[in-house]
Amino acid sequence: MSSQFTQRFGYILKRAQHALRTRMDDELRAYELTAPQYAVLLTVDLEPGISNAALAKSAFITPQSMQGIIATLEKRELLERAPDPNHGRILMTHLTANGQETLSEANKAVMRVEKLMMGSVTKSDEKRVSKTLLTCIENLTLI
Amino acid sequence: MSSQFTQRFGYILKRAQHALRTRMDDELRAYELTAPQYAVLLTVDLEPGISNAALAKSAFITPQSMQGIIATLEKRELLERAPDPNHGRILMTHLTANGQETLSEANKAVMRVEKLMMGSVTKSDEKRVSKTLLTCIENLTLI
DNA sequence: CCGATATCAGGGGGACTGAAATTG
DNA sequence: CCAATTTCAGTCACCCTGATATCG
Repeated sequence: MSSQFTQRFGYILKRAQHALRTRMDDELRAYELTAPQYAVLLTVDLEPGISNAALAKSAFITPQSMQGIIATLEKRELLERAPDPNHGRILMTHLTANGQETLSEANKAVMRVEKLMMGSVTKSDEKRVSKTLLTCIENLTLI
Repeated sequence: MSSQFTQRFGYILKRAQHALRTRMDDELRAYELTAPQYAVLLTVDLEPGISNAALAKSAFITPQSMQGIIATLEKRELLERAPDPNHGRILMTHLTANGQETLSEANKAVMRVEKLMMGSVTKSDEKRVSKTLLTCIENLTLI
């Protein structure tokens, strides 16, 4: 394979994300969760009562796409929704006890993956890379 | 949003890749190409005669998944396949003239995106980040 | 017989657009 | 009337597993 391709920054970025996603899927399979499903549970835990529309924004997808994910998690009784008392149309999302329990275990697994990934990377390096990646995000989302 | 979530390295990595993918999709839409389709055209261009199995390996997906992508590109006559004279079962993949032309234009667009992304990042920083990301990939794919 | 390759069949999670109903 | 939210319907690219056939 030509180096002019495999050494391109975008390609390396994609491979890193793919490797992380694959590992996370492997670990999360034990809890029958996909990475996007885990991210939703985590977000609901950090922002109890969040709406579907807000969840969609936090994940950078459409409300229709988020609804599919929520529907699955709702069927499995990992989260539940109830009308917002102040805004009739909005449905507030909360984790169930089962959802809390599942998220807690899944969190441990994901933390192990992140620790594995960053095991040989210094905190100083991690911060520098994070800063650069945030700059890249800004550059890409301008306008 | 709690910083303990949004500042996690995995989350930043995912956001960066998502921002890049979104921009690439925007640019590639003009040529009716998705990012995976572009990657295949690029790989075939760099390794003329490559097999479906090898293409799948290069993209870290199954041969069955790659076949779907190839089938689409073949229907659009961006690439074509012919039996390997030395190995009857293998089909060698080549770009058509149309495929060459499309890839050439798409390449310019993708290069513009990469330039936009890295515009304010020094070469030294880019190398350091690349090195760290490659370390992460190694850590994640051990065993 | 075995390994690599290609391919058919089926399925699924996750993303999109379009359109409609509800609410403030 | 309008904006935000939810939801239904349809579509699609992409990824998977399983099973089968072919070739060396």
